Amino acid sequence: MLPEFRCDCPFTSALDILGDKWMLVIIKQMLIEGKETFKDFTESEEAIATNILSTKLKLLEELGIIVKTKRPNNKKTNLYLLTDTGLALTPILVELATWSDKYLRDIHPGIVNGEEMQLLRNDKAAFASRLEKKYREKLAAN
Amino acid sequence: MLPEFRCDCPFTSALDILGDKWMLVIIKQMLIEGKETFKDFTESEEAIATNILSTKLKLLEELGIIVKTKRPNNKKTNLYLLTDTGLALTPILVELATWSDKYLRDIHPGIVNGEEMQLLRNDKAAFASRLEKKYREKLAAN
DNA sequence: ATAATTACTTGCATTTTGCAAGTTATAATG
DNA sequence: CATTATAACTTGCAAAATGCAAGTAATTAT
Repeated sequence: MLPEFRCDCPFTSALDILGDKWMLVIIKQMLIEGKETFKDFTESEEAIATNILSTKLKLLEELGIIVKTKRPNNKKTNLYLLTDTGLALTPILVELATWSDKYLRDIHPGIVNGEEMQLLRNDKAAFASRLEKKYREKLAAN
Repeated sequence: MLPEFRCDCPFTSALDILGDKWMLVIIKQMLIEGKETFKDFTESEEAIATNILSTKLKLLEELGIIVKTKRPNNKKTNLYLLTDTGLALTPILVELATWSDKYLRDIHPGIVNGEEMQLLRNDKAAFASRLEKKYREKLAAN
C-alpha cells in the first residue's frame, strides 16, 4: 500500500517514500552490487529479513521504482530491476556516500576506502553517470 | 545514544544515521525554513511529536550535525544550529527534492511548484550553494 | 522420484514512532 | 511582586515498523 504524504513539501515527500532503513539500501544493492533476485538480497551484507524484503519490494514496484520480471527460460527466479525512476535515485546515493566519506569516518573508521571511493571524491557527477551507464548496459544485455 | 552501523558500506552507513522519517526533515526545517528553537520545530507542517523531536535533536547534537546554544540575553529559549557537518547535507536534500519534482508528482500532485522549484530545476548546484550561503550569513548575524 | 533451491508467508518478540498529558524553569503581565 | 503564559522538555501508554525463526509452495536439479 502506498504511504501517505505528510504535506506538500518536495523534500519531505521524498522522505515519505525513501526515509526508512531499507528502501535506499535495496536500491543501492541493485545499482552498485548488481543484485536482482530475492536470494541476492537476502545474502547481502546488510542482512535484511525476508518478510521486510518482501514488503519493500512490493512497495518499490507499486511506486514504479523497480519492476518484477522473469527470464524466459526460468519460471522460478524473479528478477527485480530498476526503472528510470529508480535509476534517477543515483545522485541521492552518490551524495549520501560523499557525506559519509567526509564526515562519518570519525565515528565509523571502518567505512571502505578503496579505489572506488577515490573515483567518487574525484568526480561525483562522473561517478553517478558511470553507475547509471553500467546499469543500463546490463539491462540491455538481458 | 549513537546508532550502530550495519556494515562498512558508505551508502548504508549514511542511512544508518539519516535513514528514518525525521532526521533529514529536521535538517530541512533548519536550512530552508529557518527553524531554530524547539517550538519552531513543533509548529512545523510535518507536526513532529515532542518526544521524538527531543530524541532526534539529542542524536543530531551527539553526531555533530547540529549544536545547541542560547542567546546571551535569553536563558529560556534554546537555539539549534547546523554545523558544517550538517550544512554538508544540503546536496542530499537538493537531490531528494529534484527527484520528487520529477517523479513524485504523478502520485502526489499537491507537491509545491512555485518559483523556488524553478530555481532548483534550473541549477541544482547554484540552488544548494545559495542555501548554504544564506544559512552561513544567518549564523554570522548571531 | 527425491532432494534442493527460490520465493515467499506466518507468528511472535522487540524496537521505533506517535499521542496526550504532565513537569520545570524562565519570562511576560497586571 | 504575584500570577499567568511560554519554552522545553519528560512520562506513560498505544500503535506501527522492524526483526527472528520457522514453515510452505512452486519450480529446478540430481
